[in-house]
Amino acid sequence: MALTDRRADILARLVDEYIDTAVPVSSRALVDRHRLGLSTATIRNELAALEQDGYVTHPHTSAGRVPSDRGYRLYVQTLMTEEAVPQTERRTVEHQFHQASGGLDEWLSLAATVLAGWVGNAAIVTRPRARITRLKHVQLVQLHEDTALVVAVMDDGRVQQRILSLHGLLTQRELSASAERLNARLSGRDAEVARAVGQELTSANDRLAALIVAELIESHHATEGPYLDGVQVVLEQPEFASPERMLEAVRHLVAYELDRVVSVAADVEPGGTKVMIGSENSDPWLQEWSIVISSYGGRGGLAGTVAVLGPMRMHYARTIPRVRYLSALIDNLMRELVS
Amino acid sequence: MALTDRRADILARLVDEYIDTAVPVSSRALVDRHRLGLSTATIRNELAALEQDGYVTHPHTSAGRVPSDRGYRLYVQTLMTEEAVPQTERRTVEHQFHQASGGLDEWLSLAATVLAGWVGNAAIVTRPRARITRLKHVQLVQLHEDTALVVAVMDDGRVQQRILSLHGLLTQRELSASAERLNARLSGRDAEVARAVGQELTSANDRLAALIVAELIESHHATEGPYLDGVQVVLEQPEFASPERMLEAVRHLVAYELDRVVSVAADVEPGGTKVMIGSENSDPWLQEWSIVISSYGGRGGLAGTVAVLGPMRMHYARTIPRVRYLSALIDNLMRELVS
DNA sequence: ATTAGCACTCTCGCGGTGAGAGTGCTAATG
DNA sequence: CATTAGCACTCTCACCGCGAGAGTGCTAAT
Repeated sequence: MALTDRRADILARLVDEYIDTAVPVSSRALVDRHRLGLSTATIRNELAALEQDGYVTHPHTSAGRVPSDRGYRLYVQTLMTEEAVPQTERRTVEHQFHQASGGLDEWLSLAATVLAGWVGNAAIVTRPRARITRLKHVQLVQLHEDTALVVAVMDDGRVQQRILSLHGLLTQRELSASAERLNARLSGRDAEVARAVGQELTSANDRLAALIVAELIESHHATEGPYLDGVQVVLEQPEFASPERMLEAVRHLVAYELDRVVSVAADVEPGGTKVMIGSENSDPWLQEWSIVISSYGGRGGLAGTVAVLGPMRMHYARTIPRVRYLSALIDNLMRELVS
Repeated sequence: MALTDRRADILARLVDEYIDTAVPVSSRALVDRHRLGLSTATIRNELAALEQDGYVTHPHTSAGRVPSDRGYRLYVQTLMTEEAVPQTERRTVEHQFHQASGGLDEWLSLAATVLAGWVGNAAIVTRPRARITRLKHVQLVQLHEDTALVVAVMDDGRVQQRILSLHGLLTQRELSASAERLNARLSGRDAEVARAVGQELTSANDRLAALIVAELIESHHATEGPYLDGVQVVLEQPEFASPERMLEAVRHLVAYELDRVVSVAADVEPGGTKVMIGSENSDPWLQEWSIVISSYGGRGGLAGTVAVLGPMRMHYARTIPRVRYLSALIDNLMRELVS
């Protein structure tokens, strides 16, 4: 059956309505709340057709219609009209970002919080992850007589540290000299090179420190999970009304699987957004979730993602532009940060 | 009515049983599963007496008994026998801690995870918070032509960083020299001194950097919330079976109120534990929760806490020694770290 | 002091039931 | 020929009543 304009229009209204109310949409609701110049009977015919084409479903005989994955997909692709992020909200957020002086980490955390608050779903923001990280600078700081802290600054402006047990007693002056030597040879290098260089160093302390630096560069990716906010608000959605559903959702959200979730952003070009709806997700537990995801950075090999995770019944028209906006905002801020 | 030995014994069994099964304990269950040489009728009399004294309650007429706050209190204080942490588990954990080379932050996160897994409740571990933090070392790392990263190492071995916009273009060599000067004047100083010193510096960049260092020292306390783990496991407890309860619990656990929660550890001496049961908590939302809390560090002014948060029906005999153990473990590790 | 026995109370799960919502179909309508 | 009024039919859901079961409290016997 062909998808006539009228039918598409009805589908659009239906999805809007369902997103809004979370209640299966009846023909009555459609004529009452959206001024279609048609009777419920006509709508019912059209709905039946939409159902045949797989855009909507029926929980049971005497219930209204609910969009299917396919229905949402069409809606997102062509039916909805995106809601621009209001100027006032942009201003507020940009102000907040400029207040936040803590650097990248604070921005990302803030982005997750803002996003979750805006869209009423869970927001995930990952740190930028370079395909290959390089060392920018290393410093050795004395802690104890025989221990020092290796502080490594990476080329993405983030910092890693680890404790080093020294061979013999050294002063801070000696440590600084050692750091100087290391910087000369390791600055701008990646983990592999750092390891190789480290192995040929003769001074025991220099060698140890270099190897630790190599490890720090390597483990840089893995450090700490992404920023997550909005768990408490997404759980208020009616789809999690039963304890089992809610518990399952919490489990997946707090377990550290989120990195996998956002990995679908691999092929999203910066400035673009990707939407994964229900069965379009490969993870089994995501079959009834949708993800709106965007990436920032990327050109220089530093890519991070901004995503919203929620039930399929999600306010896409509001969510998509906001994800895109925040992603672009971080992108700009980051550009100032990376040399 | 006097609390005879027998009555205390029965109370102890009852609490054990209830903690185990989460079901109101009947006189029948008590004689069947704990070899008391008494009939159910006798037990019933004793239970009635315990109820009169306020140690147990009755959900309704024909239900078994449930310990009251007061009952739990007596149980914790005098009735239970603590379960030592098995040697094997200690070994495993200590091994894990030695593997974890990422320093303090990684230890704390690990401690929360281990603890939550051990006791089946939420675990909270806060970072050590000095009454007064001092700078150990500062380093300036060039990012851009006109921006640098200020990296400050504090005396507790943690690192803070912030971006600095430079006045004029500087080389890394010049930045290092600047850092050298700053170290000479700021190392070992607290925020107030750093600010005062900063203000009298003549070089614009040095002054800016010093002021940022001062702010970093100050804001050091506030950075990031405590480590939390076990949310998903505590929610499996039957007390959270209803969606409302569960949602409320999630809200409080993910909201950043946990710092307030652990503030009750203020007067716990290191090596000791404190238990707060139900109404003993001042926060209204904690009226049906218990907290087992311990602190580490503290002598040198660096104090952090290790805590377990769960429903009142908590396995105290197992939880208390484990909280104490992990707290002591961190205490030891930290002592190696702080000069 | 302990215990057997028994009446009494309260919960909980179950099946039945009726109102309400919504559909699908048919026949009438413009 | 598309639209619509009308109506029978279906399914859910909240409510009610009820009986089984669990557990107590009390009394009288040991």
